[in-house]
Amino acid sequence: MRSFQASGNPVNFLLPISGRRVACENCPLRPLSAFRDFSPAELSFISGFKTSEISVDAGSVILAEGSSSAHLYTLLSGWAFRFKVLDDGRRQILNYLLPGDLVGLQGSVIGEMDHSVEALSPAVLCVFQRDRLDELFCNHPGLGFDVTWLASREERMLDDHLLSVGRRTALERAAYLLAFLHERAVAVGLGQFSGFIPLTQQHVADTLGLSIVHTNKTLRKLANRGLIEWLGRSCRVLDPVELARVAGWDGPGERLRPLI
Amino acid sequence: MRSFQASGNPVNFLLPISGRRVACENCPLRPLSAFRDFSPAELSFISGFKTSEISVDAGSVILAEGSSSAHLYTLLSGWAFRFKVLDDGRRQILNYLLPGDLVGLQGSVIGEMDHSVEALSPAVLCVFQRDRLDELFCNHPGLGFDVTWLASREERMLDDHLLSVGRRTALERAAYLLAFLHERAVAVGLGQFSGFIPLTQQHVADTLGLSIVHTNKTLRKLANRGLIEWLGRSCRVLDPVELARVAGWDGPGERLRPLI
DNA sequence: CGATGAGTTGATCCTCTTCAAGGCTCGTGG
DNA sequence: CCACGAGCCTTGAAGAGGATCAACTCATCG
Repeated sequence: MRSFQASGNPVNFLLPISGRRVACENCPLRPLSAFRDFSPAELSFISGFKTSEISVDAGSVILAEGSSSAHLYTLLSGWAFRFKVLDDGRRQILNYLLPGDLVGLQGSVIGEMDHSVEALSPAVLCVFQRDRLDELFCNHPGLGFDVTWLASREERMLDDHLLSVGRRTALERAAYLLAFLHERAVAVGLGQFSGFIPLTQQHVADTLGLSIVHTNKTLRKLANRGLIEWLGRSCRVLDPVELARVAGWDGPGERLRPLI
Repeated sequence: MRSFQASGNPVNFLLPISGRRVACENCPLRPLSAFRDFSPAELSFISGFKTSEISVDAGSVILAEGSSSAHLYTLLSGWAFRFKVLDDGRRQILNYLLPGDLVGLQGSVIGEMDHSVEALSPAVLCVFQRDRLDELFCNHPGLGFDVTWLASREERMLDDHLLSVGRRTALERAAYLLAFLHERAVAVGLGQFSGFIPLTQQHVADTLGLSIVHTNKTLRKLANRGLIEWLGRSCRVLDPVELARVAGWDGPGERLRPLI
């Protein structure tokens, strides 16, 4: 038997604060080198596509499995994660969401969410009307292609995770995960500022398919080797190159990507 | 340590037999209840989009990791699977491909394949020109949306697999996999004909993240309970409902899907 | 025919789970 | 102010699920 413990905390509920609204033209993410440029027409469509913004606290459920939200989101700032749970509480984290990532695309395209999304840190999301997605595909085929591109990118990350959980050892898995998250954080400029990945060892355990105890011991090994540093509720990556080497991971080969 | 054995056989290479060509209008898959109807305009575009057909033997590599194929495929008949391997030969099967599934979309959209695809049985594929994908998005936004839909569907299946490999026990995993494959086969009419899923226990092991020995013992338990029957190089599912119950799996909730 | 691949089974070992306990920090309330 | 509980991290000990090693059967095939 494996980790039947009810992982995950009692969660807060969504707290839609419609605060200040950043115009897409001034989006702080857009200048980042990770994202491709858009035509003025595309940009203005996206700007109109966005209806509002919401801010959520760490631990808030942004989308719940089984719901069919009327919205599609883009994470503007903060960290979140996608997960599924079995009946008895076993939780599997599927992937992490960082600024620039679409949230809830599966639900928007197919109809109903089959996983949940929870904020890992305080986060801000751009809100889009799901039913205007058709319009996006019809009037801006380039953006339609971009949405497919982003879906393929997610698929690619899941392929990597599956390889990891299925075939890597505990140490390799942990090294892979932290190298992966570090890489993604750096790509969107989060690495520079804080250098901290905001998660608990329970999150790591539920991502790697390990028990919390073994996760702890495994992370300790990485820390003892000087590759990471663990600081209550967050992790600092000290040697991403060596982590990737331990994991036998090539890196994501990330290219310029679209931002919707 | 876990299964470092070099799993996977010496593989045949792609053998493009440009045999008879089925017109898309007469596609044998189209009448199946699993697939949605298309407008005449869409159908005629798809028909022109298709350049040829190829037939491959079981064990042929259809797409190799690292390559950037000029083609995108749809599986017309037969079974295939997507997989990745680590440097030392550990292999992880990511998902299975059945008739109607797109093959190589990731590569077509992002550029380079980061996984391989191998035929599990003799198979026939429809060949599309990758560089005409833009045209599809521009001239037939509905089809563009469909491509995104299919990408989301793949993502959803991967989510399920990840939950399985990460958090289910060996018995649950095996039960889930066979219920899943059975369900998919039935949906495209393969279940009726043969009722056999064409794979070896090594494939099952590489899908579930288990060793071949333990996979064998686990499958035996399912067989002893009368849920499946194993017959060299293939498996017959006897009780899909009970399998799903053992796995704690709800089923895919598959809806009408597009066929490109 | 040997050879090769697939499936099977038992014995042994070890990675990882489970159980248990204790420390640390922080927020809350007396 | 301190007491208290709740998370979170940590560590040791015991047990089990699954890996590894080894051997054997049974088909298929040149």
